[in-house]
Amino acid sequence: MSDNPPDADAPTASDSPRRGASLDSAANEAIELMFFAYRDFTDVADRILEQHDLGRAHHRALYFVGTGQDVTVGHLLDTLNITKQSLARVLRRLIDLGLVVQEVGAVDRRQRLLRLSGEGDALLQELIEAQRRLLREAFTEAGTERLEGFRRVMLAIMNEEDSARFNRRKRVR
Amino acid sequence: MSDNPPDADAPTASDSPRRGASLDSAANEAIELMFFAYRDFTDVADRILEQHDLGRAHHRALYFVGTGQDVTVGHLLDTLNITKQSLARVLRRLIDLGLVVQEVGAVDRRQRLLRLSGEGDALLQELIEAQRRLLREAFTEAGTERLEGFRRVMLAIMNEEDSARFNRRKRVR
DNA sequence: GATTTATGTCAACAGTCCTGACATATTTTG
DNA sequence: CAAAATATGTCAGGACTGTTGACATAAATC
Repeated sequence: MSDNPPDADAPTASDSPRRGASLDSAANEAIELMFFAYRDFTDVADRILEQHDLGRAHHRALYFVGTGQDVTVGHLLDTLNITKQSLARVLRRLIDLGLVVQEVGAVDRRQRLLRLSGEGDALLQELIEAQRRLLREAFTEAGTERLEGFRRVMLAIMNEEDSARFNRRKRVR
Repeated sequence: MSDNPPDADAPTASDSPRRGASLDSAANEAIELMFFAYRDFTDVADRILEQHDLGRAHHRALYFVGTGQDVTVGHLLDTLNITKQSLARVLRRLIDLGLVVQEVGAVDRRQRLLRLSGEGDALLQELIEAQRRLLREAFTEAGTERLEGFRRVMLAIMNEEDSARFNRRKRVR
């Protein structure tokens, strides 16, 4: 591409060519960081799920049912971005296993309010603790003063819809 | 080092009395950051892949073939952590589409050295650029001084095998 | 020459996601 | 109140990605 002298002046302005180039190489590196870190992050949960013959889809449903309030089927569809059919299959299994229970909504009786049974919550806590431990150890290893950088970048990677949802969830809990 | 965030929301201090507790709540938050950020990160590539009727598995194979040197089938199996059969299906498709080409290894003629065709490289560059753009913008939005925190934490999340592989790849390129 | 290694392939099965259509109960609206 | 909209459930059928296990071939190695 159109380059500038290698020993050009200092990166003064916000968009000097040098700065862009280093951002690019950092982004290239980050593509792989995202891949490997996410894989290892999900692996610790997958190992537990295996023992219960459950998959990631069940994990996600369990998670959002367990960490939300008055979660309905519609809320889950919104959060997970999947189709009714995909969710139905997963939810059916969780209900049949007794991990999730349904109640008819008090205000709107068309709704099915979802919550975890004791057993469901126990499993969810086990899953959360496994991932929390990995992250806790990672924070310690990286130095906790670096946590804020991690948070901010991850938040910025999220699209607006998701960061809005994220902040909404955070407020609620 | 860096300016303070306008909205002072985060306990960046290194030592608070409830250090363990705050690490736990940071980890709880990070579980969701991982979920949403990764989803949106992969979405930008998925949109491009859709247009070519390819899936994520093709993306991963394309990526590691295109960014490695003298990549063999065995290397890919190692990197992707999937079975021969899963890879074979994906690779077959990419080869039939003319995106990946095979050559008999010069030193070991049992090996099949994989590389991208011009067309394959064009697609890969399109995919990489889409994710790079997202990350570049995220880094800028978060403040580039936070990049190092992000890097270190992500590296620490990775297991040893993957961080070793990661550093090996980095050295090679 | 026998064994190991790198690769390819066949068969069969599971999990997750999708689309589109249709049914039911309930709430909202004109 | 009747009609429309909403929340949920379900059926049929298809796609992709992952798995296991078995078997085949060519080339390298012991």
